[in-house]
Amino acid sequence: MKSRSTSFDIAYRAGVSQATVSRALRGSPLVNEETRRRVQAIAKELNYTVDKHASGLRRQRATTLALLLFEDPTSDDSLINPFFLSMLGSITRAAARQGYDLLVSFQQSSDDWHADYQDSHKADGLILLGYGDYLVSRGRLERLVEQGTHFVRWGAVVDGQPGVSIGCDNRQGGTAAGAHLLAQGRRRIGFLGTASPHCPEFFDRYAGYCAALQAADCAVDERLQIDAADSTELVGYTAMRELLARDARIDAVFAASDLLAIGALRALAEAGRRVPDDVAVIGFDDIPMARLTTPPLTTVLQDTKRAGELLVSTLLAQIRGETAASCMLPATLVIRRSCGAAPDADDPAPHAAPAA
Amino acid sequence: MKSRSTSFDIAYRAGVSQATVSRALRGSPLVNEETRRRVQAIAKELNYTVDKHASGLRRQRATTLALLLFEDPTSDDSLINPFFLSMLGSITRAAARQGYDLLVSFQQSSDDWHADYQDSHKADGLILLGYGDYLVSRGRLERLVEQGTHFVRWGAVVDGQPGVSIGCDNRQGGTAAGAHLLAQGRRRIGFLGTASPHCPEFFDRYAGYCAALQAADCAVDERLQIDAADSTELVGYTAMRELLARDARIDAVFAASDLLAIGALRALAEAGRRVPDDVAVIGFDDIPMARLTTPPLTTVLQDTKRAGELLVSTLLAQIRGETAASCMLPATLVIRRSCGAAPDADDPAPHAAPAA
DNA sequence: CTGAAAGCGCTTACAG
DNA sequence: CTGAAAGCGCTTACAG
Repeated sequence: MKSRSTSFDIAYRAGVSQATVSRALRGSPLVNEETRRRVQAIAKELNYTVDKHASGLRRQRATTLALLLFEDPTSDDSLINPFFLSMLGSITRAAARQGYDLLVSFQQSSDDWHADYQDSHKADGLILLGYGDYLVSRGRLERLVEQGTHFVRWGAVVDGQPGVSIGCDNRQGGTAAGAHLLAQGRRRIGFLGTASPHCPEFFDRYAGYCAALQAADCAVDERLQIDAADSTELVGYTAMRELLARDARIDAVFAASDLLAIGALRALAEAGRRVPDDVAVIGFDDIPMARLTTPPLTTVLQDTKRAGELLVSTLLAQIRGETAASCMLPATLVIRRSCGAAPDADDPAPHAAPAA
Repeated sequence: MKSRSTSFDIAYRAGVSQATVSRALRGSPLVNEETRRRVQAIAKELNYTVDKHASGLRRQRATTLALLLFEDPTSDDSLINPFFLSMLGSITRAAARQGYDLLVSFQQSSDDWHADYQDSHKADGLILLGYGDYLVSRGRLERLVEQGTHFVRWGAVVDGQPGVSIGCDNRQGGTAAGAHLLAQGRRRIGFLGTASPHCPEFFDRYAGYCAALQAADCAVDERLQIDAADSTELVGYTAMRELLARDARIDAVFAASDLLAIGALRALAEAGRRVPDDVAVIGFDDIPMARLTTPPLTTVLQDTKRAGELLVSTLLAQIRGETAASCMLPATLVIRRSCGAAPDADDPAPHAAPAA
């Protein structure tokens, strides 16, 4: 284990000054091509890498992004919503492509998460991920803006909200789900998910669902909306039981997330309701598990790959001092068997193969 | 957005030298209690945080760990094995508890992942996660050892392997699964998973399964072992079809991972075999999805919480210069319905509730 | 195109 | 218990 080499070692071997080594390696145009090549060759030979601390201290930037993932305090450690995990993969890759490292941290909503990643130069900016009560977190977001912290948030794009948000078009997704159920001839369609400013994402999905019903001259029955703020299977199960208790003649359910829908499927099976024959079910997110339920779950896909790229590029723009704007991504209905329509042939073969 | 304050600002306000501020904040015993309190109060008031680059440069350490997650090149972006995601959560939390930041990076096996996190002071050590051909990655591990890189790997604990590994007792887990199937009266028990030094984890699980059969005077039929190196639902589906083709009288299957088992369940359903009546199924890992399959999947649990803690504490010991040893965690059979035995009452209620 | 020099913000021997 | 000073390894005006 030999000690690491510095830019002085390279300079000595290349017969140039240390400053020239630095320039050559950072790609400065002020350097002679032949000199640059020589320096690069020696650097490679010595396995040299720029010291992140020295470079960061001098340049006053970390070339690192921090991803803060908020967990439901209710869910146990291992039950992170798979949707966020898919986002995490996409964000990591997008950051890496831009030459940024990614620091990951799981937070409780109660934590002091305005904690200064940026002031301590741990990261140049923050990506915020995770549901939680919007009205509670809003104050924190405002504080971040005041402090001049660079951040982007995944979530509902709400008018007048502090900072920049990237989200999918929840309203449009909700409309697509509602319209599709109506097209299957369903009329008594329940909604599982809290519909209030506390959960703006779910609220928008609900608004879209209402719009679809109204467009079809189908009255919205508020009693068919069941509160469910946390995206867990158990909450979905409980909400579905409540819905059945309120109205046994329900013929469809739109759940505000796949995890909720999976819980609903279990409650329906227990109640002896066949899916989709008796009750059609649609979820939201398109987590990998959605293909594996019985029957496979029709759902609204959020494009996590594009979402991750957009979160990262928006944050980097902000860090560069450009003005970054909030933005919505389209949501796409993915038809499987749980809604009673013929599955789309586009669904990848291995998973779409009939399960029975 | 005011500029961040430095230790000099604090020193000035506290009427002490900058050196004293540094000592007070780092908890040096050389500092007067009253002085320390004053300094701390001012630091808090000014929202001061130590600059990570300056501190890291001076101390020659990053107080950061890097998690390298290797993906199956075959699986698409969003289909990261949920087992690893659960590990990720546990590792992040364990690192945070020890005051370390965690850098996360997804790697292709083909990448240059010996890339110098440590030399560049991005991280003080590496945690390696992910299946892959062990014989291929072995060379890389040896290189890491030569370079004096601090690292811990999650995986099989193999004699004479380079570096330190933490894993679960795969052999014992395999034995538990095999013995349990035998206790249910099953005799023609297939195994899905590559059984070779290329996949030491699966190999150990297979060895445990063989040991259980032999202990029950049940001959091991090599034709009932089907290769499956990547943990994906599709690979499990294909392997199960192959197994049925080889021997239609199979009455049980032990799959080397839950994802493989889930694919096997689908192949069995398609073939008209009832689970567990005709064929009992056991998986390995206990991913969250295992509770939600039809029927719920009996599996061998790997304790990801303890695993994460152990990975982090072992790596930190190594960084401190202590000699760290490889170590195995126990594996626990979790009985659900797919194996044909009465489910354990200990399984958390919401998920254990009868699904039909 | 290149070099000498300052300085980023800390930590820690060294001296008192 | 405290302070003055050196130095971690870079980047970048400044001067040539």
